[in-house]
Amino acid sequence: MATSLRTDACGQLGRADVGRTVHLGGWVHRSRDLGGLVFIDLRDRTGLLQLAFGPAWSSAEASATAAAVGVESVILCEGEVVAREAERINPDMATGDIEIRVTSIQVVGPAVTPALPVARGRGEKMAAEELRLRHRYLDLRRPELQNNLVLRHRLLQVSRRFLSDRGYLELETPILTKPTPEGARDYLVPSRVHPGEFYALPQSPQIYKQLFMCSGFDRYFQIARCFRDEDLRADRQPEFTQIDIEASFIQREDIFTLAEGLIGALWREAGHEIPAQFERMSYADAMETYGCDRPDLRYDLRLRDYSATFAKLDFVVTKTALAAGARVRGLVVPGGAAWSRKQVDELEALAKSAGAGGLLRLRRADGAYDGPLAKFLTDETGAEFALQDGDLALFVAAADRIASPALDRVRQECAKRLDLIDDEAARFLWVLDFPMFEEDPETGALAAVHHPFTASHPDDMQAHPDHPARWRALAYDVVLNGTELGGGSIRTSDPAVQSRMFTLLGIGDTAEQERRFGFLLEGLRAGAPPHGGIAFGFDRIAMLLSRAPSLRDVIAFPKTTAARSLFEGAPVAVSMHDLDELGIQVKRSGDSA
RNA sequence: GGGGGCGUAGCUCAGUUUGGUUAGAGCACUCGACUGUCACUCGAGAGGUCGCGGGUUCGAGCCCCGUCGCUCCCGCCA
Repeated sequence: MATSLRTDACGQLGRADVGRTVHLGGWVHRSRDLGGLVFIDLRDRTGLLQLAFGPAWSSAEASATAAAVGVESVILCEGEVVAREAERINPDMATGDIEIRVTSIQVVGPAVTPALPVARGRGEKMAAEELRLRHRYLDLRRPELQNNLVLRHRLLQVSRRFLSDRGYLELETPILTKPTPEGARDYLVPSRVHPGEFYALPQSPQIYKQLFMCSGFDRYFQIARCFRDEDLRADRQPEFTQIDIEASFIQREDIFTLAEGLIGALWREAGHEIPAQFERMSYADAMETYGCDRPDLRYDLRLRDYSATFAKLDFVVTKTALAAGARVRGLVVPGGAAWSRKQVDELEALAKSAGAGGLLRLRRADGAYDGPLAKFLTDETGAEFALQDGDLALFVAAADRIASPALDRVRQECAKRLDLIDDEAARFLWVLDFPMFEEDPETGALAAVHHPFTASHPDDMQAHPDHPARWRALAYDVVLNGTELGGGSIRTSDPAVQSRMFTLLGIGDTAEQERRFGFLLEGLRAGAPPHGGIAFGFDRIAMLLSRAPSLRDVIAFPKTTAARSLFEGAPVAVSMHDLDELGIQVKRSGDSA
């Protein structure tokens, strides 16, 4: 870290340096003026270091400058590294056993009073996020965010080295691309040369990486910036980074091995050893047992089908539902019988917000059943629920597409309440065999669950050639503790099959297919190897590994939930002149479409 | 597009329940004192469009309507 202006970085000095004369530069983190003595905690990205000013070694001018300098100002100084006497050691500071006896100091970057504090007292809350984003240059000085971005850097380097070492080429793809008709909304960029025509920013480099395979670059990766114009969340930004990977002459297992190795390397870089191979579960099992395609395996609370038992009960609600072809599924919550009526009502509200009509409850306490079902139970049917004393059973009688998400939410909330989640556990999971298509319950129209370039399971296509809704996709997701880290698939490399996929998705017109996806179909027709790949949400991985509560804490300049950048103020209105040149007319707000 | 939370000094917050004199505290800031502090301590001071607009009222930080911003969630995110 030595330069012509400094010999050392603050956090890298230690007892071994005692006696050395050093030149330092950094920010005034805090200062303490005791009259005759002045102390400054000097900060740079490597850490904090105490500067000491006293009449025995500093000039009166230096002490006066130190006493007057404001926090967050940048100073240069010269002094001697001194060991602190035993009773003056600060055990809470990494460099707390030394200090610098400063002989000269220069304020090179005086700072106005900071708009928000960088140095916080113990227990002092952070400034509001709005202010942190508006004054991001200050917020980024906080050691927490500095550490997050340093870890992010290390994870990027590990990714590049891991993939490069295995023959993967880092290849770039365009940022100005073609709008895609499906999927998320595109960010559009007007063309000046062709008024009325638009580029789109890429949602992912999907088609380009497949064309790389057609061109013979059989192992590709990219740390790719992607853009989606959808509403934000704590774990969703409009502009984000993927580790994008594609390879040729491979099958699913090859991708699994590579991905497990890469994730292992990333977790190791952050100090965690993880299993060499991840657990596996089919999509169907995940939905049946957890009601969710990215189950959190750190706790049990599995869902079960209780339809057979309910069929024996003369209970109107469930009888009607069963007669209509629905199922009754539910879960048993050990200890849940102790919850109050209100607490269980809150669970029901969760289930309802997910679309369920209600949440049926059965309690067993002091050897007796309690709840609307209780009077319908016989010894035999009661036993089938297998409730222990203190258990609460919760059921939803509905079609799977309603019951699964509702029970998923109830299950998650129960785990939180019962404190069943081990924060230190890491349950990595491959979810396999996603369905190829999703059927609109009203229109029957098919939509791709993964994306239209995913290959279908060949057995399914053969067994049910006329029922594409029953085809499984050769798609896979990596899930950690209920969070999706990434996903991918084996792609369709046969242009005729790809064309049929478009037809199934409602793009039947050949001319239309060529217009939208011609460049991919041409690539496939020119000789395509079997290929597939995967993409990881890099920001989310960085967030998990730095234990940050929000994606915004691992992105240097993030957007707000309204997709605004508070620091530079984007987006902004542009001048009429610029719009004219682009051939664009803006509707005033309130104009109807 | 929908629902919840928040918005008072540079920062973090109290005050809003039940409208009533001059809107408070801690930190930061300014000035002063202090030779071993490390969240230094002590004394003094300055600092306010109570997000913004409108309404009700003799009187609004507080009640009502609207609006803006941040945030969490649902929808959305092939």
